[in-house]
Amino acid sequence: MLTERQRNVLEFIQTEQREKGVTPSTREIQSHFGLASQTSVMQYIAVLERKGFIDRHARKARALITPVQKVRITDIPIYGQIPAGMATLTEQTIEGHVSLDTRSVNASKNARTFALRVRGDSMIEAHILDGDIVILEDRKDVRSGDIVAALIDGETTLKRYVMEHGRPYLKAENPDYPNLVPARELRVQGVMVSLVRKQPAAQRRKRN
Amino acid sequence: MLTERQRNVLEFIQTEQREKGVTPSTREIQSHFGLASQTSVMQYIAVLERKGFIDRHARKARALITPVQKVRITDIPIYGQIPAGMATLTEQTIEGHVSLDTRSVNASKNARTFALRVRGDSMIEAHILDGDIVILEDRKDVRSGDIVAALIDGETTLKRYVMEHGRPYLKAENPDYPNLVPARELRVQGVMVSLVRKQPAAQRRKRN
DNA sequence: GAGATATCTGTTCATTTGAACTTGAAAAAT
DNA sequence: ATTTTTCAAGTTCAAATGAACAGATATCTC
Repeated sequence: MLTERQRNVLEFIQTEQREKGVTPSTREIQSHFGLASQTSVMQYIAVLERKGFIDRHARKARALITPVQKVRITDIPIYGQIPAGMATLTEQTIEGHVSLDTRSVNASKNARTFALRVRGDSMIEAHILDGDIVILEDRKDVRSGDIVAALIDGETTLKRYVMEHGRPYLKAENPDYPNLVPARELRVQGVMVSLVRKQPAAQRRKRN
Repeated sequence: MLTERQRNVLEFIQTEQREKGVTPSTREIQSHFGLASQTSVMQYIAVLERKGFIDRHARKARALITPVQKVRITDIPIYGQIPAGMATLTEQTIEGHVSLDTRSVNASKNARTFALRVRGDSMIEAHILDGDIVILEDRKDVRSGDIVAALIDGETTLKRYVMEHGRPYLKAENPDYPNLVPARELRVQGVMVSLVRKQPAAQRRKRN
């Protein structure tokens, strides 16, 4: 698809981006390849764009967008606590971000994606631990068996959603925790699609 | 640390970056905030830099580096199977990639990072499931208690590395699996630093 | 009150940078 | 054999862009 030279140019752009955080200008690319004319670079860029390897913002400086960025990386906000109304998901409650490519997340395209940091071990038998980051999707069709973040009687919890005899309840995956049967309403805020865990380092022993 | 206005400017820079893939120019920032003078923006940038919230490449266009970018995204190769010698980690054995920001991965900077798709449930009590993607780091100092990918007697397995009485062995986190005591040598190929799980969708019921 | 900091305006400059022409030659495809 | 693509160079522009300098007001601290 690409010639070797074209691939080299593309790789240079990507590498610069990764290492310096900024896309190189055409003249920087030029001097890197020892070209005598900046026009040559313009031609490479035109080809790369035509073949779909880069996007660009015309007439803007250093505005090439390479596949490194294009690998559809969703930047998912982590909420420390989901407030009652999903409408009120403001910047204030954001604890941080996880960036993940869309392939790794099971995420659908149109649904809003967000993340929660898990507190407690009520879902330990579903192999979700304290401190894990659970990625959820705000979608409508919840199935029995899905793990969801739900608003039950004013509080948000992560539980398994189970439909039994036509009535839903929330099942904790830990025998020490009670199942929650909603008194009035059960509002599902998101369905779990992925999980990211930072593995804590093992404790250092005396001997090391 | 930052005034409200300063924070707003920083957030705008970050948001633009995220959404457009390119850092805004000073004049774009200016017009967004309805400022009459571009100099005002220069002053904000100077403050943000002095306070350490952004880095920059002087005299280059759109060359602000915000924390969002500093969140380097590593593109981690997933190996279906690790061949015997780590030197032979070729493109052929790559099953895919995960892209993750370095914060989410516990990764150190200089170590080589790679990923494995977990087969089997021998680590289920460490809450690692079949199909999970385990991210590992090729580093030297392995501690007792670390979960590692190791080459033992010609095969690669994911196990917990335990040092006992000065001798290491590999512990499966599942009573149905035996621990592995190396006959001759135990070569650790990587130490687990993170985990990414795609949560499978719940099975559809008759009722839906 | 003096000094520091934050906020904003106005003007001017020198570079940087993308872009648009042109020409030429070798390689690849048809 | 002809056309297309790739690769490269030379020149010139206009716009985009960061930067510098001067001035003004308000707030807060010492």
